[in-house]
Amino acid sequence: MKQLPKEFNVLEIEARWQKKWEELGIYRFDWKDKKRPTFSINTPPPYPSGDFHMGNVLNWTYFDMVARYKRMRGFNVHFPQGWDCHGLPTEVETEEFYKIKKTDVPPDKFRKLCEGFVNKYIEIMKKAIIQMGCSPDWTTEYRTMDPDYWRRTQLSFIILYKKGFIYQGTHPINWCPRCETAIADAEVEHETREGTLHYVRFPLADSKETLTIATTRPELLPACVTVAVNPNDERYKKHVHKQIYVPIAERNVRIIAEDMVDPSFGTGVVMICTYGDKADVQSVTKHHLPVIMCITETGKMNQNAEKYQGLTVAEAKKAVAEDLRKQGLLEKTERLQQEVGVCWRCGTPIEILERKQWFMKTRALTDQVEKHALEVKWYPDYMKARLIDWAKSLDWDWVISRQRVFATPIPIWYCKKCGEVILAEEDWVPVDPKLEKPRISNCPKCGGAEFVPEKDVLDTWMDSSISSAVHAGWPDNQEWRRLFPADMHPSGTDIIRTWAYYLMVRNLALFNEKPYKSCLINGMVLGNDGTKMSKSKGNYTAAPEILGKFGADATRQWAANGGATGSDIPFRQPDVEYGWRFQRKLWNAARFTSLLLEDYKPIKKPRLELLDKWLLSRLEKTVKKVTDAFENCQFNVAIEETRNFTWHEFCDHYIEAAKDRLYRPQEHGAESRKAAQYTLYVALYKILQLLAPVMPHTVEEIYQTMYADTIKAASIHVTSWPSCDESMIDEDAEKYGAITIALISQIRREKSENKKPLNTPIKTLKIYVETQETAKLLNQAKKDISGACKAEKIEITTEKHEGKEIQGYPSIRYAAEY
RNA sequence: GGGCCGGUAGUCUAGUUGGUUAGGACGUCGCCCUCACGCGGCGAAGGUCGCGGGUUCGAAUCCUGCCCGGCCCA
Repeated sequence: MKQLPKEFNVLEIEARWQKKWEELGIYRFDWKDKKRPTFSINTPPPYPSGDFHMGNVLNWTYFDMVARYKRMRGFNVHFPQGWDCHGLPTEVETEEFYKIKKTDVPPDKFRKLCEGFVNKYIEIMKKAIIQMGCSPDWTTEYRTMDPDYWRRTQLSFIILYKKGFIYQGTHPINWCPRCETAIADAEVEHETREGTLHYVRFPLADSKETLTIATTRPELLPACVTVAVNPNDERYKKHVHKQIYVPIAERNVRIIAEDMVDPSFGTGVVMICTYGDKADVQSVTKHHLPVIMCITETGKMNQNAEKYQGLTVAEAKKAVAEDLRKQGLLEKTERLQQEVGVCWRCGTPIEILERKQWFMKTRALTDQVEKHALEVKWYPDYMKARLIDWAKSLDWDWVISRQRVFATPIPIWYCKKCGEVILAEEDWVPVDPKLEKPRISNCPKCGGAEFVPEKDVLDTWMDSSISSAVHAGWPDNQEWRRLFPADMHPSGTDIIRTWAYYLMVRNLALFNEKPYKSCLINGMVLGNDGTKMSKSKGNYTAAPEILGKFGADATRQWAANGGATGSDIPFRQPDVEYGWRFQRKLWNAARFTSLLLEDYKPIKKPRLELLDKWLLSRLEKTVKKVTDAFENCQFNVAIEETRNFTWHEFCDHYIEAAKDRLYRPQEHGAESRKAAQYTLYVALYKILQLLAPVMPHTVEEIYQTMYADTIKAASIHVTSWPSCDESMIDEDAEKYGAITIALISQIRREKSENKKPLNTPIKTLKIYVETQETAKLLNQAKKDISGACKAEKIEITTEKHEGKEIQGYPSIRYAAEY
């Protein structure tokens, strides 16, 4: 056996194996192999932001461990790799960098500028993924901005359209006036901001009385369609159904009773405008109220606001308040902390506008989503509630059109003459209607020969929500069903409501099938202040910094052991350092083994001694526990079991006790040494295998030096996962091995308490036991005890029961003569 | 306000189908240059398991109320 060097250069080792693994191609999926079962991972295509953060590290470590574990379990693992390129952040960055607006240049030119940023960022992030030691099949790499990908997105749109899941409609939608685009519910964030609550007097139509309403949005008075009170509010019951005069708008509206009105907010009288918030939308639907839009797509007042037309919302707010004050209708104002819906990308408060948009009929599938979500295996189980609760809480269908540029074009034209919708045929895609004409000469409805393109594009989630089908090869690869549904869908808790949901609803609509069989959830990474790590909060640690300092294997140990799967994981550098020290310990233990096994040739099992049997029995139990843990995605359990077994049972106890047998065969016999060598050889190999999914580089380096010559596999990562060898489980050996370890510890403790160096020789060590059987079994460990305790002579006797007690074993006593 | 999760030594965390002295790591303190490792070893101190009530022979674990924190959402 080759000897392991003393030097252990983690970063050099990691880089070397990353390169070698790619050359060997050991992570390729094999389409020709029909024997091994397949295991497909729906790898999240990262958004190329240029930042690979600790959250990515956590997420990627999780499913890379699964991929590595499954390969060793004999699966033909499909671990694809793509990039989710389209999106608002890149557009915003492009606009800011080139100091232009998206409309200043032709759409295809703007697209090219965006692609430049994306390609630059992909390179950075790709490096980080490789540096982490992840094992995707790089031959599968794709970018959603490539025509070959958006061809598939467009095809899925066409199929859904034909199946009746897509419709165009005028509905209230969330609108960002800065980005000038519709955004989905999932893209609206909520922040607490300070606003002003205006108390405005509305005169009652049939009397001299006034009612005072409280509103934060007086600029919406022109869009006020009713005034509402709570039906149980005794103060206002008598006014319900009466007419009331709306100032500024200068018209009467009817007062309605509405349960949603909170009598304790303001005066208990509120105005309903189209639209101030989502509650207004609900009231309008429920009470069949008219809709008056008074805000434009750029956040200015329109002609319905009459004299305020052209003002921004903020300007109109001031102007209206001032006019009310002049008319004596503004009773008072007060400051108020309120929740505001803002654009996820730019933080601008959103408006609710009515505009023609494309929708996908998602709510019709909610029952199906729930049914299939319950069939999915969730790690951890309770996370399925997040998907189901979200699906059930949705008020609106999914708005899939966006008024942006850098995204998949909607494959639609309109007949210029009659407005008929012309849907692209399935064999026309990929197609950009802005650049190409439909491949028909006349409108099928009116015969018109001119067409106008749909300029809107698709929501980015329309790209990524077909990922598991695209990964499997849909629609081109005839065998795509082999890999679909994906066996595992990895997801952060934050994107269950988006990615996991959209995948589910979209694939049920497309294929009548769920997109994934299991869902592996990772929590958020928390900074040292206990809140989610983010650059703006100053609790941020960059992943490349940690990877470059401690290496991937240490960082991966942090991710694996940070906490229970699905829970939020605090990032603490000491945890990474602990991982690094463990690697050191393992390296040194392996080095010790390689030095002592220099002359060792693999042999069949020799006659084992008590501690050999003890260690191998403990090893098999560890194999069983770790296997169960990986099967259940309990990575923290898997790594902790293995680390503890390695560090304490293997290193501290077994190696320490077996040293004497290994160093002095002349004293203890050649066979005794062989037994210890055999035990070291077998145990270390299985330890390396158990650690392979978590710390792939370190174990590979040790394997290649010490085991590759005899095991003959190209990499430890293609060896078979150890199965639990029940024949090695030996309860007696475990019991008496534990007693031996306790006795050795007891003597060390005694020496420590008496300030004696640990290597102080003991002239005679007497061990008093109660039965002959115990004496016989403990006798097997005599060599180990004498070596570890430096006892020159050991007597094990049942004759008298005296001496000092061994902690935890009152029936066994000992006396040491120095 | 809603959904979900959590509150265990100075810090982080395991353990919850109820059952011997609540496991581990970091940190702290003391000791040991034992021929793989001082990036190590041996040992020690440190816990009313958020608070109140209940079920039980027995509760960190089950029920209930409250307080606090987190993530996601309204």
